[in-house]
Amino acid sequence: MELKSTLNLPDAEFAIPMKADLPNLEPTIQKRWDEMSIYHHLQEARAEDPVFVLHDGPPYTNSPIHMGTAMNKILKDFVLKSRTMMGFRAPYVPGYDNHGLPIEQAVLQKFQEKKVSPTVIELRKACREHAAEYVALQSTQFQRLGVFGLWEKPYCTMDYRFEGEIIRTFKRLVEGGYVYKGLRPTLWSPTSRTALADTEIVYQDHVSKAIYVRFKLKEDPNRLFEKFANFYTVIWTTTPWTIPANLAVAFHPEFEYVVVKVGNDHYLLLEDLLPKVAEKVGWTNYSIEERIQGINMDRCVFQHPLWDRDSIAVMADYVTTSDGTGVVHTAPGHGRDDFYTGMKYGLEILCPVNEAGVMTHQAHEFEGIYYKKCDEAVVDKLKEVGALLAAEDYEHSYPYAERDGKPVIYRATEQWFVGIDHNDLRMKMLEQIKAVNWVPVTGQNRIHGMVLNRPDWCISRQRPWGVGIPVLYGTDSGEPVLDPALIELIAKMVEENGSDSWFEKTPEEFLPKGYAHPDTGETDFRKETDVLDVWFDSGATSFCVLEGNVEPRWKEHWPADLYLEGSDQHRGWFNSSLVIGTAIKGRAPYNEVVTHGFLVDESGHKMSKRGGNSVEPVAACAQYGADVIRYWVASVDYSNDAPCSDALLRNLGEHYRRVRNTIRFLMGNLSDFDENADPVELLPIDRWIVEETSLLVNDCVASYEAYDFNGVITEVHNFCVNVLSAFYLDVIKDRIYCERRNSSLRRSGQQACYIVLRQLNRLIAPILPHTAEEIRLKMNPDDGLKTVHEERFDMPTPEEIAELENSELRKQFDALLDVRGEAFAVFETWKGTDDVKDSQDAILNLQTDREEIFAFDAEDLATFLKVSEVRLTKGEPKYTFEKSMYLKCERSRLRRSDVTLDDGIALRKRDREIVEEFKGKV
RNA sequence: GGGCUCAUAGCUCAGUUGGUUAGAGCGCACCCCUGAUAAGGGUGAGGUCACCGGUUCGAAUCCAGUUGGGCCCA
Repeated sequence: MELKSTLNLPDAEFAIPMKADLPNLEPTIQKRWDEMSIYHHLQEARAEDPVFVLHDGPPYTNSPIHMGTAMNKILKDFVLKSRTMMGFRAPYVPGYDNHGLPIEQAVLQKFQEKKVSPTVIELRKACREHAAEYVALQSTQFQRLGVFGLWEKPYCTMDYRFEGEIIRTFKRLVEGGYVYKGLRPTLWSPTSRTALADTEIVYQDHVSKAIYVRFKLKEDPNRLFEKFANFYTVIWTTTPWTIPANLAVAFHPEFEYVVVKVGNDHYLLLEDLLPKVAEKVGWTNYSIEERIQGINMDRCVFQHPLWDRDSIAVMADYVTTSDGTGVVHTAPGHGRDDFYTGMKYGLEILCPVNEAGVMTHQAHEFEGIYYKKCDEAVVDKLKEVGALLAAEDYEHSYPYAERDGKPVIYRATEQWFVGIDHNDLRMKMLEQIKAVNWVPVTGQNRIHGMVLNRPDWCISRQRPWGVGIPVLYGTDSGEPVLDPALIELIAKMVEENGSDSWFEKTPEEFLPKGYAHPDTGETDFRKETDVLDVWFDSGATSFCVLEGNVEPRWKEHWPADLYLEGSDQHRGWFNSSLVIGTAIKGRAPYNEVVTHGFLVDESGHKMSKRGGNSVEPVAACAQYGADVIRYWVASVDYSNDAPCSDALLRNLGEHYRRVRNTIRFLMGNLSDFDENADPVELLPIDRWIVEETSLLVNDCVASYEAYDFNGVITEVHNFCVNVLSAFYLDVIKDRIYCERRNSSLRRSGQQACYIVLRQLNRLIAPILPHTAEEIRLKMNPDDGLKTVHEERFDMPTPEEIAELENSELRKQFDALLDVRGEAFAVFETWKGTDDVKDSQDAILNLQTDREEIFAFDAEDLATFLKVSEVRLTKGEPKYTFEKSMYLKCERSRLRRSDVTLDDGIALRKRDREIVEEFKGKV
C-alpha cells in the first residue's frame, strides 16, 4: 500500500494557486466588485457607524496618471479600506481639477496645428472636451489599481453645478469683505495687448540700454550723512523707460555699503561693486569716506532724478553683489520683486504705461511715447538734468512672447485679490495650522512659514479657460458691482448652463429688467473678462463637495477628517483651502493632513519622462499587477522621497509571493476543516500562535491608524516568514499530515490555522485587496458577508493585549525560540560529523538553565527542535549532538524510539496503527 | 540664491528620552529537505550610520559647517 495515501497532505485544490497571475486575476475580481457595487455595499454595511471623511484632492486632467498620482490614490485607498475595517463608514468622492492653463495650451496647440484661431467659446468647448477625455481615462486607470469610490459620480470642477458653487464660494468671500480690486504687475505683451503666463515666455538674447543714475539724498532721519555735502546714491537699470515709475531704491539690509568721495560729490553704493562702477562711470580719483551696513538706510528719502518726487530707501534681499551698484531701482508697477517690496512699504503701484505700451500722462513729459522709444527720451533727459553717470549697451537674456516673438514688459494691471489680512484672516489661519494634526509633523512648519509670509491672493487670471469672475462694470464709470444678489443670479445661470454662458451672454440677457448699478445707478454694463485662479476652484472644493449642494450624495460633515496629498500642496491646495475655509467658516477644512514625498529612481533622482527613468503605472499593472504596486507603496517611507524602479517592483513581487505562499499553505491544510463544527480545545502551541496573531493584529491596526503602512506590511511579512513558515507551520506538519483525519490533535492545528488565516487576510486586505478577496472567495466562509472588505479587524481589548503580552505561554515559547536558534547554530558547526547533515537524524543533548523549557513535553521538544530526541538536563547552557540510532519511520519520516521494523517496514506505533486501520478499510 | 526637508548593509526599511557588540526582510554564499516543490528549512558574510568639526564619561541620535538628493519659491 502507498503510505502517502494514508496521509493528509495539503490540498492544492482548496488553496489559491501559487502563481498569482495578478494581471489577469485582478480584472476578474474587479468585475465581481462592480457587479456587487462594492462601494455602495460598503457604505450601506457601515451606514450606522461613525464616519471618517477623506476629502479628495483633485488631480489635474491633462494626462494619463503617472506613478506619483497612483501612489497618492493608493495611499488614500489604504486609509479608506483600513478605516472601513476598523468599523467606520469611510465615503470617498474622487475629484478632478479641470480648468487652467496647461489644458488650454494643449488645446491651443491642436488648433495651431490645424492653423485655426478659435473664438473664446470654441476654445472653452475644446478645453472641456479635452478635460473630459482625461477624466474618463484617469478614472479607468485609478479603478484598475483597486481603488474604491463613488466612481460613477466624481466631482469635476468644470461641471456646471460645480462651477455655480465655485461662484457661490466667491460670493461668500465678497460678503465677508475679503475681495478687493488692485494693481499687480504681470508679464504683458504690448504688441498683442494681453497678459501672458510664465509658460508663454521664452528668454532670448537682447541688447538693452543700461544706465547708472544718481539720486540725491533728500531726508536723512538718522542724520547718518549730514556731514557729507552733495550726497547721492547710484542705481543701475537696464530699463530706462521705467524711471518715470520709480518710487524707491532698494538696499540689502546685511550688505556693506560705502560712502565714496568724488570731487565735491559723495556717493553711496555697495563696497563690492565700487571698482566696477568706478570704471564704468569714469571715477579715477575717489576715496572711501565711510562704511555702513544696508539696514541703516531704511526709510531714508532720496529725490526722484527727474521730478519733485520721493524715492524712499527700502530693504530687499534680492539685491545682489554681482551686477549694478547694490542699490536697486524699484518701480512697483513694473516688476514682481518691486511690487512685493512696494506692498510691504505701502507704496503706490504706479504704472505710467498703457496696454499698448505707450506712456500715459502719469509719465508727464514722456506721455505718448512708445516704451521702447522712451528709453532714449529718458536717457536724454537724465543727461540734461545731470543725473546720468553712464550709459552703455548691455546684452542679457530678456523675456519674449512665444506667440509673436516680440519682447514683453512687466506692467501693473487691475486684478482681483483676496485680502489675507482682512478681518485678521492671517492670524486665524496661523491658529488653525496649530490645531491641525500634520503627518509628518514637519508639514506644520512648512505651511506656517508660507502663510506667515504670503502676500494677498491674486485670484484673477487673464485667461479664457476657467470660471469667469462674476463682476460687472458700469460701462461709463468703470465702477465694479460687487453685489451678492447679482453674484447669486450669475451662479444660478452658470449651474444651469455652465460658465460658458457667462462668456456667451451679454449682461442685458441675464440681468433682470431695470437692474441698476448700486453705486452709480448706471444701467449699461460690461463683464469682467478675467477668470478665477484654478487654485480658487480647488480651494473651494471642500464646500462644493461636502456641503452637498452640488450633489446630495456627496454631503458629509465639514470640515473633513483628512486631506492626503503630496508635499507640494503646502503651497497649493492645503493653502488655498485653508484661506477659503478660514475666511468663510473661521476654521481649516481639515482636521488632519497627511503628506507624501515625490518619486525618485534607484539613485535618488527625480522621476520624469524626460529623464527616461519613469515607471508607468498602467504598464506596471499589466506586468506585475496592482497588488504588487500597492505592496510597493506600502513598503516605502512615503513621508520622504519614495524610490521606484522596475528592479524594486520585481523585488517586492518576491515579498508578495512569500506572504501569498504562506497563506496558500494555511489554506491547503484546511480542505477538510469545518468552521461551524464544535471547536476543540487548542493544544498549547496552537493557542500560542492564535495569541501571537492577536498581538500582530493589535500592532497592525495601530499602524493603520498612524498611517504607517510600512509598519503593517513589514510586520505581516516577518510574521509569515519567521513565525509561521520557519517555526509554527514547519512544526505542526507531522500533526496535520500524519495524525488521523479527525483526531483532536489535528483538529486543534487546523482550528488555529483557520483563525490565523482569517486574521492575516483581514490585515492584508487594505494593502492587497485583490489577493485578500481571492482568498476569501476560495475559502467561502459562512459569515454572511459578501466581501473581505466589509469584515472588521478582530481587535482584542487593551486588557486582553496586556494579558497576552505577559502570558506564561508566551514566555515559554519565547524561551523555546531562543533555545532553538542557539541549537541550530551549534548544529550547523557540528553537522557533517558521523555523516549527519539533517537535524532530524541527530539527538540533541540540551543542557539549559531556562526553567520554561522544562515545562515542555519531551516528545514536543523533539518536534519543535526538529531532532530525533532531546535529552534535557539542567545547568549552564550547552548544546551537543550525536547521531540518532533510532529507526526512521517510513510514514512520518521521523526517527523515534517507538519505531519498529515489522513486515519489512519501519513505522512508529501511531503510524502502524493508522496504516492497519487503512488496511482494514480496504 | 532663499524656505522646508532627507542621507543607516547591494536594495527597501527599523533604530524610543544620547547608553552594551547598530537591527529586520529581500538579495547573495554555503548546507539541508524533496510530503508547501517555479516551494520549504538552517547557517553565514555584508555597515567609517554621507563627510568634517564640536558638546558629552559616552553620539547613528544633540549643535555648527560641507557635499549630495527632493519639494516649494526667486
